Amino acid sequence: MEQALLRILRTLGSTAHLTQAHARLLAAGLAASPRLLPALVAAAFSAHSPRYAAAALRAAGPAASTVSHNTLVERLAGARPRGRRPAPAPAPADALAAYAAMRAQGVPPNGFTFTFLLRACALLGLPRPCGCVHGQIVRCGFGSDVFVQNALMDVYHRCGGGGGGGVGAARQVFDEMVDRDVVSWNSIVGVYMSSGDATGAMGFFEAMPERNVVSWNTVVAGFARMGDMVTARAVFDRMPSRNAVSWNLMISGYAMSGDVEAARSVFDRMDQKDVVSWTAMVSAYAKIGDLDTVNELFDHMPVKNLVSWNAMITGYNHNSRYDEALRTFQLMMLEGRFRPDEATLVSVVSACAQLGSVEYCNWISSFIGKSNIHLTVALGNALIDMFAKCGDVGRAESIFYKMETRCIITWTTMISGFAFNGLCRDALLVYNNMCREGVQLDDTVFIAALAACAHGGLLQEGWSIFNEMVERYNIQPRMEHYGCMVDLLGRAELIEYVSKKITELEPFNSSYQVLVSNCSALEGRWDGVIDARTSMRNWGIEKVPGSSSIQVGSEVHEFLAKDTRHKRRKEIYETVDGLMALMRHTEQAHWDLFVARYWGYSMLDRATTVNMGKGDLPIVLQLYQEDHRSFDHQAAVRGLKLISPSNSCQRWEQGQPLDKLVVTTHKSHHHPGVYRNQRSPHKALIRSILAYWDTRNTWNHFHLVHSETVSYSATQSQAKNGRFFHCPALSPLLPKAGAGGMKLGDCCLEGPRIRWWLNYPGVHSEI
DNA sequence: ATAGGGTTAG
Repeated sequence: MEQALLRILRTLGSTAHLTQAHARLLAAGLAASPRLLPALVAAAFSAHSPRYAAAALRAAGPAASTVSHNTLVERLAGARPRGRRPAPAPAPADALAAYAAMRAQGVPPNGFTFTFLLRACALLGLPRPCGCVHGQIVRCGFGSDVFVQNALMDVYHRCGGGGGGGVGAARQVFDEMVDRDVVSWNSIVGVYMSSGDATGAMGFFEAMPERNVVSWNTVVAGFARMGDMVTARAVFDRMPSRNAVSWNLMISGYAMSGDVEAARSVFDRMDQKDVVSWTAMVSAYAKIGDLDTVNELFDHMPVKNLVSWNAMITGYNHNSRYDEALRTFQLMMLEGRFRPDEATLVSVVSACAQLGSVEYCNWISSFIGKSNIHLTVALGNALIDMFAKCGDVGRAESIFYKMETRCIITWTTMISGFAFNGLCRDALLVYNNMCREGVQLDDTVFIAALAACAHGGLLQEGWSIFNEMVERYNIQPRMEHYGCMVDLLGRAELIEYVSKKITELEPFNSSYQVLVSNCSALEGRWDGVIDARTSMRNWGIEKVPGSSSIQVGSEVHEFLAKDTRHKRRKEIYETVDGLMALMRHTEQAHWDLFVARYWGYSMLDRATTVNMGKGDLPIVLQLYQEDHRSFDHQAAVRGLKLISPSNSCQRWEQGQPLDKLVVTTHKSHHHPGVYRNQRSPHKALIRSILAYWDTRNTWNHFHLVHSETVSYSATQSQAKNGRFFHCPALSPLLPKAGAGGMKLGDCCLEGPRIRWWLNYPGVHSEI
C-alpha cells in the first residue's frame, strides 16, 4: 500500500490527482507516514500548491517528521528543480514562515533545516533574517554543525552583516567554529578574495591545513575578478592539479580583461573543453564584435545548453543586431530542447524593445504570460522599457505596478518611459512616489527625472529636483545632470515659442528658414547649448549609433549609420532618399498633433545640426494613399521592391492597399544621461505615433515616418559592427504560401513544444 | 530518496 501510494505521488499529473492520492493516504491511516508525507509535500509543491503542502503538514500535527517539514522549507527556499517540470518560484519569506509553523507544531529542526533556511536568507539578501536564523541555530544546538556553519559563513558574506560587506560576520563565524573542514577554509579565502583583500585571502590560503582544487580555483577566481591576470596566471601555473573549472576561470578572466587572444590560447591548449569553455569564448568574441568567430564557435560547439544560446542572443544584442538576436531565439525555440529562462527573456525583450516592432512586443509579452515565467525584477525592468519604447505606456505602467519588488532601475525605467512618451507630468508623479517610498536613490534616476522635466519644459520642477538632489540627497551633479539643465533652459523657452508658431508653419520649405532664423534669435542661448554639447563630445561621452529601420508587414529591416557592409547599400540609400524626396513633393501631407509635439522635441537638435551645416528638416509624415494625387506610385513601388521584394509589395503594385509600411530613419544624436545607452527619444516618439495608429487599426494607410536629426558620425567600430539586415526574424516561421487559414499580416511560429499564432493586431490564440 | 556547504560560462 505504502509503496503504491509512493509511486503515485511521484508521478502526479495534476492537483486533482493530488487530492485523490491524499484522500487514499488519509484513508489508509498513513497521514504522517515518514515516507509518504515528504513525497506528498513535494508533489503538492510541484503542482504549484505550496499552501496545500502546508495544510497537509498542519493536519498531520506533531507526528509529521522533521524530514517532511524540511521538504517544504527546502522547496520554498528555491531547491534545484527536479525533473522536467518547472518549479514554482522560490518564496524565501514563506520558507521562514514554514519554519515558524514547524516549531509551533513542536517538530524539532535538524541541520538540513538550517541549510535550507540559510538559502532562503541568501535570496532575501538582508542581514537581519540571517541573524535571526543564526540565533535559532545556536539555540537549537547546531552551532557546531560544520555544514550549517559553512552555509552561515556564505550567507553572511552575501547579505552583509558584521561590517565590511559581510566579511566581519563571516570571519566571526569562521573564528568561532569548533571544527573546520576544507570547505570552511575555502569559504573564508573566497570571502576575503571577493572583498578585494587578496593579502588577507592569501594569509588564510597559506594557513590551510589541506588544499584541494577548489581552494586553488578560489584564489585564481579572486585574482581574475580583480583583473589581475598576471597573478592569476602565476597561481594557475603553480597548481598541483587542475580541473575544467580552473581552465575556464583563466578563459573568462582573460576575456573579462579584454584579452581575447590570451583567452583563445588557453582555450586551444585545453584538452577537456566543456560547454562552459565554449560559451565563455562565444561571449568573449561577441564582446569584441567579432561575430564571424562567434558563429563559427557556436556551430562547432559539441554541446550547447541554455546558457550558450543566451550568450548568442545577448551577444547579438550587444552588437546592436537585434534582428539576429530574435532569430536566434526563434531557432532555439524551434529546436525545442531548452525552455527559455529569465535571462533569455530579458535579452529577447530588450531586443524587441530596440526593434520597436509592436508585433514582436505583443508576441513576446504574450509568450511570457503563457509560459509561466516568474516576473523578476530584471525581467520586469526590461518589459517596462520595451512597452515604453513601443509607445504603450499603459502596459509599461501595469507591469510596474504588478512587480512585487522594484529596484532603482525599475523606477528609473518607468520615469524615462513616461518621459519618452511625452507624459512628463506622469514621470514626475512616479518620481514623487519614489521619494515617498524612501528608496535609496542614485544619480542616474535624477538624470531620468531631470530629462523628463527637460522634455516637458517643466522649468520650475526641474530646478527644484536639481536642488533637492544636491542638498537633500547629497548627490554631486555630473555632466549629464548639467546637460539636462541646459536642455531644460533651452527647451522651456522653445516649446512655448514653437507651440505658438506651429500652426503657421508650412511644411518643409520656407519653415526651415523661418526656424533657423528664429532659433538663432534666442539671444545666444544656443551658443551655450552648443558649447555644452561640444564639450560633452570632447569629454568622450558616447553616443548611440544612428539607425534606421524599415518595416514591411511583419518584417523589420534595420541598418546602422555609416553602414558600409551591405553590397547594395548604395541602391538602398538611394531608394530611401527617393522615397523621402517623393514625400517632400507631396502636397497632401496630413499633420496632426503628434507632428506638432514632435517638432517641439526636435528643435534643439535641429539647431545644432544647422550649426554644423548638415542635415535636413525633421519630417513626420503620414500620407494617406487614397489622397495623394501627385504621388509617384510607380517609383515608390520600385523602391519598395528593392527594399523588400515581398508579397505585400506586389499587391500594392496591383492597386490594393498596403497592409503596413513603416519607414523610420533617424540619425541619433547625443542626449545626456538616460539616452546614453538607449535610443534617442525621437524613436520613442515615432513609436508612440505608430502605437497610436495601431490602436486605430488603420494600417491600410501608407505611413512614412522620417526624422533626421543631428548627424555626428558613428565611431569606426560601431560602423564596422553595423550591417544591413535582410533576414527578417520571423521569415523562417511564416506560413508557406497557400497554408490554410492564414491571412496576410499573420505570423506563425511552430515548434515541437509550442505552437503559437500571432494574429495581428495583438490577438493571440493558441491552437 | 531531504541528498545540505566552497570555484566557472549569459
